[in-house]
Amino acid sequence: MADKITARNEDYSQWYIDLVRSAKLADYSDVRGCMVIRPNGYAIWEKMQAALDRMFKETGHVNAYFPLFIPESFIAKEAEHIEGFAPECAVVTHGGGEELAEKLYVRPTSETIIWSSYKKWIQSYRDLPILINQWANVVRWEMRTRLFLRTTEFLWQEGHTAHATPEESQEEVMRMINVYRTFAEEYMAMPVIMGRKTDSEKFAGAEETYCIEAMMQDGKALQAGTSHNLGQNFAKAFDCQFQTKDSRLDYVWATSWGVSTRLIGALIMAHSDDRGLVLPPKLASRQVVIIPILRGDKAAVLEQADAMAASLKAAGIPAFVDGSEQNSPGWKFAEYELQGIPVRIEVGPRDIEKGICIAARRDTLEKSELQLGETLPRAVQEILDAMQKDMYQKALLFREENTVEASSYEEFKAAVEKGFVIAHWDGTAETEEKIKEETKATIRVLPEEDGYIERYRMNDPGTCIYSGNPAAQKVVFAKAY
RNA sequence: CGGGGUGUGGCUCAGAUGGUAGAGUGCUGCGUUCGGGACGCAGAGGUCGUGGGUUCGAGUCCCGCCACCCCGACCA
Repeated sequence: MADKITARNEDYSQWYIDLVRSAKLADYSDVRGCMVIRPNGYAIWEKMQAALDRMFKETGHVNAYFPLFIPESFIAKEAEHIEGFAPECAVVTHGGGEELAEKLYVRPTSETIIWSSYKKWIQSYRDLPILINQWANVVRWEMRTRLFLRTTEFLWQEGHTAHATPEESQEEVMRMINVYRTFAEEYMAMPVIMGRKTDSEKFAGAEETYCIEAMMQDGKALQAGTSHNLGQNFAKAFDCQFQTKDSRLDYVWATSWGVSTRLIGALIMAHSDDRGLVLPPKLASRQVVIIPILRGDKAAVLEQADAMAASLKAAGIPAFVDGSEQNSPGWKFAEYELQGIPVRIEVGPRDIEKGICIAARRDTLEKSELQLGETLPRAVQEILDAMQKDMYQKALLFREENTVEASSYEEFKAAVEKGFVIAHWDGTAETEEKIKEETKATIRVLPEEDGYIERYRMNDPGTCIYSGNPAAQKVVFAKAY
């Protein structure tokens, strides 16, 4: 037996680490808090990038690239921003053997360096909007790290847009959080709750932060993407004004939005099981593995396997054959389940005689017989499509089963250990802080989705779960990663 | 930064009262296997984190240092 994965119900976080390492998604590096993203993990990121990049471009954005280094004075320009980020920055003090006149921060996020450029590019409303995205790495000197979920250096994309009116920027903020929501649901097969953050959970320097929150299999919440309405904060900090259509002078309205390699962690924790990774087909770079059972006329079996792979590939289904004789079929079954290949096809002399093959889907482990021949690609595609849908439904059902409405604080404290809790909140930061201190649960999101709001009657007034004061609405509490 | 722990083949670990390093797994070769992580045989692989001390002799005892992990405060 190779690397054994700890069972989820035994030790969830150990399960996660075991899975990441044995599926060869990532490895620890020799640099504290930094990970190596291995080919299996990077392939997932590439699929995510491809889908997101297309969605960004479809919504009118273009890609660009800004420097890794940010002068200290830039970071300091926006008061909340420096307060939020300075303590967790890596700072370069020397270059070329000389001490630098001004320290350079390794970007923790790029608002400041980007706005220093935008100020040069924007004079008139005719220069707006600017809709730029960049794919980059950033560094945040976190105290504690976890593979994919929180590492010192991580990969992400950050969109930074500039607009002439607050209406337009708010529209952009919502457009992008909805792009993330669509991506999470349709590609990651991961249900999310879209909504606003409370003031204390907002991005440093934002007027309003919108997010998508997902539930992991241990009932904890994971913030999977954010979209910020920055108001005129950064434009004011960088003195970025423009002439409006009616010849007034105004500061530019800004947004920023991003998702990171953390999404890979989310994907793992949302779907995978004790055997290993479970990947939604749309994010699998290899969707089908064909395992020939090599006995009898080996050459004939291999030939059949190769022909099947060719027909699947011709139909646009990425398939490959593992015909190596080093490992037994049983070993291969286990290995590709560990790696999360969505569909496994077994084909041996017995099957060829009957004109069939055996297909096993990764999420349910169900096996079915498929006819060999020209109908095969369609049959496989049906399995892949069903899997993509079923994984979403399963995750949604799980979230619903682990969401409770609490009407007393006692009930709240018990429920928040297991999942999401919907409860009335009086709207004060004090209450939020007290609850966090006492239970470690935070307000994850003030939902903005009609379906979710109706389902849990989020806007019904009531009394605060903690203070007993009048509460205008309910919010979603959970412990979070 | 506080509290706890660990450093021994690639990995996981064992080495009792000090006597000159071992297992499982992985790796290499050959053969038999192959429908749920097969087996036999033969092999390669270790300055025991690091610096000092005690001793005839240190993986083991003493002191310093370093690194990493876990729990808390920070966070996508």
